[in-house]
Amino acid sequence: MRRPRLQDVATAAGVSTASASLVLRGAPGPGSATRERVLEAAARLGYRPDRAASLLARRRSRLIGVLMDVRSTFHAQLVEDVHEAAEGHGYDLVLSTVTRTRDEARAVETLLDSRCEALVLLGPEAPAARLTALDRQLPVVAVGRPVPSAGVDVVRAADDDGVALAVDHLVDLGHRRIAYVDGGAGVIAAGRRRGYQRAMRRHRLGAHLQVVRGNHTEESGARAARALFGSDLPPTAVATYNDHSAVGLLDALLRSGIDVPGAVSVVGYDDSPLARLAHIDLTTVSQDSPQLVRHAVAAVVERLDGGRTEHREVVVPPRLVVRGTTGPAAVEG
Amino acid sequence: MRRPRLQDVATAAGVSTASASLVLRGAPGPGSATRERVLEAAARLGYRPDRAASLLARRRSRLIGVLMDVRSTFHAQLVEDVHEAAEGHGYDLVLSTVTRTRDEARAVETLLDSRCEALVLLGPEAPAARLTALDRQLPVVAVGRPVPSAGVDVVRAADDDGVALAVDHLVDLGHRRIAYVDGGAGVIAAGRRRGYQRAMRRHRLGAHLQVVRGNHTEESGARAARALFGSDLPPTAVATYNDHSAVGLLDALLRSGIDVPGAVSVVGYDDSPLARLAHIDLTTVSQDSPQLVRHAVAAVVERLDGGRTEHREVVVPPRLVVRGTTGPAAVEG
DNA sequence: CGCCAGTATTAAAGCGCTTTAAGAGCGCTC
DNA sequence: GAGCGCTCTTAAAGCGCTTTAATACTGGCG
Repeated sequence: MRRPRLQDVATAAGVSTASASLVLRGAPGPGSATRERVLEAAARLGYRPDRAASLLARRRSRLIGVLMDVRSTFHAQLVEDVHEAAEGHGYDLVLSTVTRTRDEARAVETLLDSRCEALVLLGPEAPAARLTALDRQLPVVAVGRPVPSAGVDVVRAADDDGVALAVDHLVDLGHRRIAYVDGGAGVIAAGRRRGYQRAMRRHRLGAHLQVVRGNHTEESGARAARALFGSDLPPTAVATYNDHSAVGLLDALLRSGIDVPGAVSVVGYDDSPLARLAHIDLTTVSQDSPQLVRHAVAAVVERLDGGRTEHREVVVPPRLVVRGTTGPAAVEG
Repeated sequence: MRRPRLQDVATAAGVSTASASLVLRGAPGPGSATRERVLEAAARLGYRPDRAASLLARRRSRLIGVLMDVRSTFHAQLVEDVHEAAEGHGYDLVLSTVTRTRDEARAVETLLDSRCEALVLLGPEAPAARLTALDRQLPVVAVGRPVPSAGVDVVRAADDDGVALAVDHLVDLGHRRIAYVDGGAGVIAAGRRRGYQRAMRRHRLGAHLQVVRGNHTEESGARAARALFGSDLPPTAVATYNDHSAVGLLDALLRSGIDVPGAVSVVGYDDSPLARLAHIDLTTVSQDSPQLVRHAVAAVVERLDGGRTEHREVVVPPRLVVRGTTGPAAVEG
């Protein structure tokens, strides 16, 4: 009544375990008669190979470890796509998540102990040195976060270009006084801020540059709204560091009776599920998760199967998702 | 330069692999001198045990498989807590997620192949019969979903009581015309609807019973708003099937200039991150995920370590989270 | 009919760890 | 100093699978 083993299948089919193993993995060798008998026996017994055993016996595990934060909706999206991409290359995944009580180092250790051949780290927070050290053990690719001067592969979105897209879109719509709600310290926020500044100058709108302090929260968006729209000459459009900030801003505007997008246009960043909520319907910048993941998995596979050794950094262009919070600039009086 | 094995540690420490194994797992036996030497050698070599190998050799895997949907924020919360609870009992987790291209059956198979001793299924959608069949292979506990007439353990929130809490709260605030936006077909929606109806009757408000069709989306909440507040005698409070629906409703009210909670109070269900957004600040019913998880893990552990065989169903009382969308009923003219 | 090149099958040696039963060493007592 | 009960250590047998090298068959050819 215990779980059937390969031995049981082999016996039932009247062959050796070697043949049974070959058949069950679709390896060439066994003739069609053997094949059929084994398959039939396996099906009849309800045989399922034991992963631990085959992992141990196999020379290669064909396992990719994925570090994620289970709380992040963006990571959720990425994981979905990683599954698909990895399977396409014949790899399987081991998921390990960071939680309140389980830090990144712990989560990575679990992956290391699981015979992973490579690691895909979603938004890792470990210092670059630690990542570099890891990379000496096995191929590592960091997704979504720039890792300055490290050997690890990096796949990330061009954050500066993303905000530039937002600005371009607003300029196209006739806006000129375009403000930006900042995201605080951090490499990502810096990139986005820079993108805003450059884009404004490129459009010769340097005079209208206006960066409002902020962080990643809604609250920060709401504060920015008060700061921006309490002034004499408020902007006609606002780009924000992320969707949360944008949502806070939107709400504050709504409460003040300022029409969006009639009076003011708003653009977020991330294309989070929040932005897609019907009643928010936020124009935002998408990181193109499928593309990000395709590159990440490709990077891993090339190292493992293609023998690549040189470092690689892929920067994926972001995509503007136009929804309902942006519209033509009101004609000035 | 390859990864060190137990053998290497043992050799370096001048003992057998048996002793090394014992020491590294903190098992009793080895003397303190041996202990020290092994530990030192392991540290020096940077030894990490191979999970696949120890899993294979160990009689028990002490692994609990968790089925989840990586897209669900509720599941994310649960997984966090499961990690904690499982560790407390000396179990480790294997995560497997449902995605667009990876259905529940596939995800469960992965778990089965990973030597899990028991399964914790978060919101499983498989038919009861399938779950019962699974349960014959290993202990299974379904979380958050009632599984009628099956052998599997169930841990879920008392959905009817949850809505009743919402109604009680509204009645306390002086509301009498309390409507309910339904969640459509499904056992969960049925439970919540029943909770509403019973609570209203208990308060002798049967005459004000008003259930509006709906489903789990915001859109449905917005539609409900139009239906409810287009009538002559609109309710002064609305309870909804879930937070999404409530948010849709809130938005529609806001756009119509109906003040919340001044003119109308709204209660959601789930205490999703959505409800916690500062500008939504929705009064809602929480499923108390830590509690849910504690019971789920306890159920599993009792089966595995405690030898329990009889079926169990735990119903966890929900908790009302009062936020900003509920207030005293306006005094009627 | 003997020999060869296939092809189909299998015995056996691991993969890296755990665990058990047996062994080694040691300080006692009588 | 034999005998005993200790504690500490280890040899060896797996765990369930993969894989390699060797063996057993084919039939075809000279």
